[in-house]
Amino acid sequence: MKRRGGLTVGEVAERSGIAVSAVHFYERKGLIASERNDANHRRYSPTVLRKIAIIQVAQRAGIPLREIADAMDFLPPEAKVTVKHWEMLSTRWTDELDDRIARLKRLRDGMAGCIGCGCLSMDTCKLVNPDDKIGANGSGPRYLEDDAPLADDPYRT
Amino acid sequence: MKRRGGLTVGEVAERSGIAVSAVHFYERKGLIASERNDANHRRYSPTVLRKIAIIQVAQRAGIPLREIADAMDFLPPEAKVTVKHWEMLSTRWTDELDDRIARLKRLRDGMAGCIGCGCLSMDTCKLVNPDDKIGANGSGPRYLEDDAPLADDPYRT
DNA sequence: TTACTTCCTCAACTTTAGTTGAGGTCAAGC
DNA sequence: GCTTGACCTCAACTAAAGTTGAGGAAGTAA
Repeated sequence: MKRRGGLTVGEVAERSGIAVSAVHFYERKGLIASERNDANHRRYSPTVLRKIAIIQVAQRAGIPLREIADAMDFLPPEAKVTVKHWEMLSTRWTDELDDRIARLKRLRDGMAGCIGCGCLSMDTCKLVNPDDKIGANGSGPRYLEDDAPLADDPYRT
Repeated sequence: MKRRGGLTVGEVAERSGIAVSAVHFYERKGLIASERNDANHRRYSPTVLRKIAIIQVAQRAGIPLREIADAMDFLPPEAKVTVKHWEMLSTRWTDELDDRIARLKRLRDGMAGCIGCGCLSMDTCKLVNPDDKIGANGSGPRYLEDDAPLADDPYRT
């Protein structure tokens, strides 16, 4: 019952470098699909290898499986994944990636800039409370009564 | 029973912007410490705010709590966290951060470079199989029988 | 005195990304 | 005819980082 009708899970696992259980898992999550043979064994189209490669790249970019699934929903279930498809996915994800990189860079620079300072003020420290945080949500305490830098007053963080 | 003897959990939570349950959680995990008053209520030294700020920054850098705890183990439990301490932690974490940034950048460049290619070969694609992967582990299948780029052969991923 | 609020503990639940194990089927090799 | 290996399903477990809820104590306000 080996060949005829596509790749077995074992083959897919070995070729793609992931565990059989992970292949099952991706299928449950709708990221990949298979047919069944007479023995109820999964048979995968070779396309699945390309899809798993895409999943792995996206995961390394920090995209959660749920989003990867959404993004990949328009990929053909059986037919070859084309360069066109990959182009759409990868441009989408490079943007995401650029964001993550930019955020980490700001954090790194903030850390470097704060090394000598060490104020870590909840209110005034750029590092602790980056631009995207203050004023970003509408309600709740804002600790704005006094925004003079108080690097050495422990009571103001 | 309000003042006298340090900050209450509620105050710590509000000042630091995290939930009371998270303060409890950090304490269970050994990241912060408290004393108890007569009513068995937690009382925190103001230092705890600085520590929570550090925890949050480290988390944004992608450091898991377990490692943050390890790194912070040498911080004084009560006394003020000094600029010196912060210097040690932040230089340690900026290195980590630099690594993460570098990894993401390689991935981003790989993606950009692979947009027109779309080979995604498990064997030959720099994107799917970055330098740090091939030859990195000693045993198991390596798929090296034929390493010519086969961008259009679906059977080779 | 009653109600409200904050606090306490401990257990259970949540999400993400899987892994592990039990119990069972099926074809091949000796 | 039995064992081995690959496969099947389903349930339970893991780790991280918390959140939610039950059941109870203690201090404050009307």
